[in-house]
Amino acid sequence: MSHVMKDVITNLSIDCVVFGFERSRLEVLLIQRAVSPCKGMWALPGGFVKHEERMVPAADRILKATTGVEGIYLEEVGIFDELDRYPTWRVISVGFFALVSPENYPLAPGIDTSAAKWFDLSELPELPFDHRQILDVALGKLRKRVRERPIGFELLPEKFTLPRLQALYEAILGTSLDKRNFRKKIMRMGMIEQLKELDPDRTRRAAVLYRFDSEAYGRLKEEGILFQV
Amino acid sequence: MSHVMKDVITNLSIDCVVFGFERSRLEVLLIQRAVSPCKGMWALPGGFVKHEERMVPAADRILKATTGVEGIYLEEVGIFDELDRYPTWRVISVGFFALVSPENYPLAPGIDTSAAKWFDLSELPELPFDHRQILDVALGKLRKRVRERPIGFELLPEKFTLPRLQALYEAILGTSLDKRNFRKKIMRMGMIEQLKELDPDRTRRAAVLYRFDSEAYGRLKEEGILFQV
DNA sequence: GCAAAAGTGTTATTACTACACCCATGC
DNA sequence: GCATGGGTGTAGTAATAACACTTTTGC
Repeated sequence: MSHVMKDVITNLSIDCVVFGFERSRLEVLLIQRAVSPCKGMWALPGGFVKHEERMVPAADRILKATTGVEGIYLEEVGIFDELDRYPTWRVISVGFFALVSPENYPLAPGIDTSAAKWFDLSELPELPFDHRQILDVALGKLRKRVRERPIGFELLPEKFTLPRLQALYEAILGTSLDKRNFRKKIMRMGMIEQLKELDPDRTRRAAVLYRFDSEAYGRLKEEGILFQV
Repeated sequence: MSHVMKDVITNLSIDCVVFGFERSRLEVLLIQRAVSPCKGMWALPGGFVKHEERMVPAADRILKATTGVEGIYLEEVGIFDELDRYPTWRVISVGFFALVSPENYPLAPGIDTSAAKWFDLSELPELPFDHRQILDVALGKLRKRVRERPIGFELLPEKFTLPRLQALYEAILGTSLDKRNFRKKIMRMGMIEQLKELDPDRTRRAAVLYRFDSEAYGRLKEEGILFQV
């Protein structure tokens, strides 16, 4: 056990699947392990839970310590409890997942990690332990979640364009969507409002910027409104 | 710590919310605690996880040991991790929930329990620890689940009548549903088949028996088909 | 002026909601 | 024969899916 093993519940760990959206592709944040077991491999950022600590703050602390990413909204994915998932002793892990805009979170590899990097979902390295399984379950949850709530907004900057929002949905769902129908549904929800500004990052014709109405958003989130894309 | 504390991960427990459906009402299985803390109170059946044991088998073992109920389908509810949820030392609990037909599961109170009993959801006693919260989250999951999958079938005997299935949905959702619309939706799913038999437990006019097509059921479950009631 | 991305409406189909009466049987 | 619960159909409304052209602007 390393120096960080004091104060922790040695049988309980956390692994985080942090999704990012960049260049119309979905990415995942991985760290390169600087300690055994599986030293040198790229893996999900993770660590052990302290005795006097709740799970979400633990995930936040671990994520900050290993990658520099801090203060993001984390949601439980599930429990990963195979008997031999961790080679050294019995560790049950709780998966968490998050959605961020990578540009907002500069990476700073820290404790027990030699590097932190965004990987394209389609170009993942081999992962240690059951991390591949955790990632797959998290992706499944993300796809499900994005269909039942407009959670995708958490991945975008405050002001965004509809083509970008659509690209996000397409990246998450792995399908292409009809532009007109997508707009109709998004607008019918009455949750995003059009601004009188144009996208400054225009390439050809400038797209109109939108922002989402956090009041209506919170209300819908509470009610768990069905949101079919 | 009692005699059962050897071999277990002392910081990790399981609590089970077992729902039953009887006399058109939803019930929950509780046990009366025979040991401290909270000796004498009615609580969710629960216990600690062993070092060499996975979560679902642990839940199954604990449920059998405390209530006699065995071999039921258990699903994860979530993690309950408040710092002081357990008064004696730090215990993080994983909630599980299940759906059964009480008639199929005779109760047999066991280890550390002085009684096991079904309680009507509307007549629950005060529960210790955060068990009320676990129960509420489990009920929320059940209500959500029943809307997106026809999981309700697991609560009924092999052959059932449509009025009974509808009563189950009404009990879970706490609303009343239109008979004709309910039938239309259920039948459109193509998941249950009509039998050429009538309900032998008829009171007045006998209802037609149905059975569900487990092949189609499994297929829909995989695809996670939306199923709005 | 043309390539590239943004934007916009209509129609056919399908699902949803609301609603009222007859049927079979036990008593 | 009547009370009890089982069973059936329709019409208006709302959501969905499919589909093609015009607009703006950088080059």
